[in-house]
Amino acid sequence: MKTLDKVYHPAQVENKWYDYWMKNRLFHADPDSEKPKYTIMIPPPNVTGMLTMGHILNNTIQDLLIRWKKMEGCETLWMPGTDHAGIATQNKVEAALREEGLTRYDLGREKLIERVWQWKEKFGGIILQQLRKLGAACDWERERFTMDSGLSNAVKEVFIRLYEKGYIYRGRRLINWCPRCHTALADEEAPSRDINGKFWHIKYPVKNSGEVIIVSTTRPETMLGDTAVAVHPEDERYKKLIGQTVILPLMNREIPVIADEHADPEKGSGAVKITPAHDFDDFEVGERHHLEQIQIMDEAGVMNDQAGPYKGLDRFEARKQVLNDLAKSDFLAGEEPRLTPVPHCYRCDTVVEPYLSDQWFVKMKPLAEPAVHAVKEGKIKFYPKHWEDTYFHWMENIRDWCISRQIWWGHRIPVWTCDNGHLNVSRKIPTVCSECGSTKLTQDPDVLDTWFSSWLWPFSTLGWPEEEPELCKFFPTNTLATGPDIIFFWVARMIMASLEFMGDVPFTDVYFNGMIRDLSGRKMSKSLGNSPDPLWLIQGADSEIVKEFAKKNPSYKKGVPAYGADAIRLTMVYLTPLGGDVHFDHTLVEMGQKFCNKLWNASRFVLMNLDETDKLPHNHDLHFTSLDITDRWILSRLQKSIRQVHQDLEQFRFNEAAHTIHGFVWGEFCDWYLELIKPRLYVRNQSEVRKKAQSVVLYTLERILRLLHPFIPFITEEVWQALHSSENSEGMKTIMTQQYPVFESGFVDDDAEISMELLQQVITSVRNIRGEMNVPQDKKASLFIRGDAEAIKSVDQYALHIRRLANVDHLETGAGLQRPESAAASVVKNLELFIPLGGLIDIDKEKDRIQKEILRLEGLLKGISAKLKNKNFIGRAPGSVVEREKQKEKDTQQKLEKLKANLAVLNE
RNA sequence: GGGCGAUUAGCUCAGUUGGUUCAGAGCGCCUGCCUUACAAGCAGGAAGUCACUGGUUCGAGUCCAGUAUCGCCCA
Repeated sequence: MKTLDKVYHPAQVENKWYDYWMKNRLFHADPDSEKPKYTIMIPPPNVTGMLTMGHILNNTIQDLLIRWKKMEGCETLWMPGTDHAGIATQNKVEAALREEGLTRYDLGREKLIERVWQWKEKFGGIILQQLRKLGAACDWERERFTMDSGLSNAVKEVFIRLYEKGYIYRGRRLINWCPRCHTALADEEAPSRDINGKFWHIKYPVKNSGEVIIVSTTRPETMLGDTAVAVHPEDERYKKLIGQTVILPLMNREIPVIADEHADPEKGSGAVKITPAHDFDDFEVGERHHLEQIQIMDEAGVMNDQAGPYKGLDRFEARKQVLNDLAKSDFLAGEEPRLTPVPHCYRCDTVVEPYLSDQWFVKMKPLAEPAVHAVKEGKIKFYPKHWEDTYFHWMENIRDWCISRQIWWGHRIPVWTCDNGHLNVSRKIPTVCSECGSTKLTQDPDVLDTWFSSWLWPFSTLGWPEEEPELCKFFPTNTLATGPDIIFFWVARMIMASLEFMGDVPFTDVYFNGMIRDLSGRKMSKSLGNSPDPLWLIQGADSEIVKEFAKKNPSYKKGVPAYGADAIRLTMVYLTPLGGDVHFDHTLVEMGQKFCNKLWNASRFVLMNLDETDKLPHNHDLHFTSLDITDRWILSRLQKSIRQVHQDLEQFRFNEAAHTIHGFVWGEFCDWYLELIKPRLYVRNQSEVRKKAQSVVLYTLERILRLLHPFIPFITEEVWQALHSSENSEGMKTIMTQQYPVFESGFVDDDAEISMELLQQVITSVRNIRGEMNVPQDKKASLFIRGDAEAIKSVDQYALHIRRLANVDHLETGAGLQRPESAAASVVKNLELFIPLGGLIDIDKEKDRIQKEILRLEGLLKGISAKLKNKNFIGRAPGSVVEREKQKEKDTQQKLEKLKANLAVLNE
């Protein structure tokens, strides 16, 4: 038998087994398999991405599910890959170009794209390499990238089908524009952040009258593009002004006063300036009243010809200047501070402008409807369920999706325009215009939103639109594990796309994991610099490496020990309830580390006590005619743990499953069972006694390893292999493909559990007295136990265990036992325990100890009695509950009597 | 302004269908132990008015309403 080191060193184990699994292609999914399939699609990280703690949680959960389902006998596919992250990736490459003093325009489109591919080959997908360190059982042979030819083909196909269905259209509309990235953004890509801004009030003089109308704005520079002032049609204050003209200050342009319900009489003065080309609400007002759309800035946010004297000024500079000039000419009526939501680019954090331009849109309403139904009908379930509300709310108020981006890296829009302005939407590059026959065709310069490829991920990765065997076998997928922050970006859109193109849901369960925060509750993010590199935690990092990070995160000052991948996985899972957030610090990982070490040493102990001739598999029949009661107990507890873990996993309650196993392994298997069997293992001459203990302990440990494998794959493989090292089996061995433990009701043994509970309580009670009364560890105690014949019989069978585990040398039991003198006492069930302490006893201390217990029980009894005296309780509570209370009352009374009697003895 | 979530021990978090000692775990803390699997350990202990106020109920950490604080999303 193989022996193990005294301390578990993850570094010596993890890479070895990962290579082994890879070499044997254990992660590879076979579409021809007869087994039922289980599929997970990884949420494709950005190709620019680096591993964060959020990824650790998310991917641990996916790996756990995949490994569990594989052991349950499924043909599992975990599809990995990355998305091309159009804007982010192009930004990265452009930044590199800037270092060389170049812009993308110097290179031109084709050369830039070449550079991006070069960058991708060199730096892209680091995150997938990092995931291997976590143990991820991804099918790497199938790794996908959204710019692969297959996936690009799917994107093109989808665009054309939607266009032909009339769901994709081109329009000149206001969109969110990033003046730094020079591209349109979808609504979701321009999240708002509250900014401490100001609300300026501006006087607009009414033509041919001494009056002024006051309008208010948070963006005064947009006034340059005003084409009306709106008031509410029912607003008495302004009724007479409707139809009149005001003079736009600074520009001296005449603009009408119009009546529109968009003007809210309660807000500000009740009159509102209308800038159709620079505000979403105003755009709609403009459409209703056929107002001119005056664009005052260009795509870089710089004022253009239409801005008159402000031409050439950046938008924020223009704001200052406009305010200055308004003040100078006495048009400014005041200002007040105001918290204003301002949209920012999700890629570069620049303030986003509403910008009028030609863009491509997807009509979302017809796609959303079936997607809402699929969730309402339960074809897709969300965990936790409350995310369904967020989903419905968004879907029911869905707006058209702007899918064109004015960048170069991405899927080119498959539309060509001829010199007569005819649109040609085509799968192949067209040579002549289908309408006029012109040969002068130019392709639309824009590319598609990256999410326009990601929403196809569940089937494009499997070969769609081709009918690949992979697609037939593994679609629809089973579980999606992701963060709630991309519920709109990705989850909702995948549901829509799958229903539209596959006629089926993309997955049946969606698990939303929580957010990882730092100790002060802030979300871990790159910009805050509060997320450690997970590889530090896996492989260790000295104080020099983490120096920068530790400046803001002091708990990292001394560096980070190599906790190992298993420790992190277990800790993350253990800490995170269904959908809950975690306040994370690296020291929490000690929990997982300690557990791994405990498991390691328990395994080491078992291995040390097996014989050279022991071979696995033993068949583990446990064919002994009579098992020891401690054996029956641990087997019963094991079965109940197995049953519980199954229930927990099926409900996505991974933390509960981790708690269950942790409690069983540490609190029952190690703390009690291993201690209880030591005497049997050490008896060399009674081979049958020893054999029995060896078999049961091996049986239990082997199942513990299998139960734990999806949580901590590396250490369980290492130990499992050690247990099987003397086995001469043909071919490859691995725990990965062993069956996940199945609940076997035949081993459930409530009698043994009740009996063992008594033993545990007796031992704990003696230890308690020893501790409280300061009996030194090395001093053995005498123990006298009094109780009725049956209870004594039960205790007697455990005499050996009581002596050993309670450190007792002299044990006497009996129904009519005399209470020894100068003894500490306690009551366990209906047993009285006495420990004579002779000169050691501190009478006052012992009195205190008993008195405290009496007080506690009296409080309990009072509560029970009050309940039982309550007629309503007797009348309305279920009989079983009432019975239980009565029994409890009786037991408590008896216990109290015994304790009081003992106290009386001490008082004599 | 609208919606969703959270508030339990010094810290990080459990607590599923209202009912058994249900007030828990790990870390930290206190006491005693280097007992031949493990000091990354063992044994024992202290520690919480379950945010607040009402309500429903025989019974509320758990269900309902309101309040406070914090967080997220939307406008």
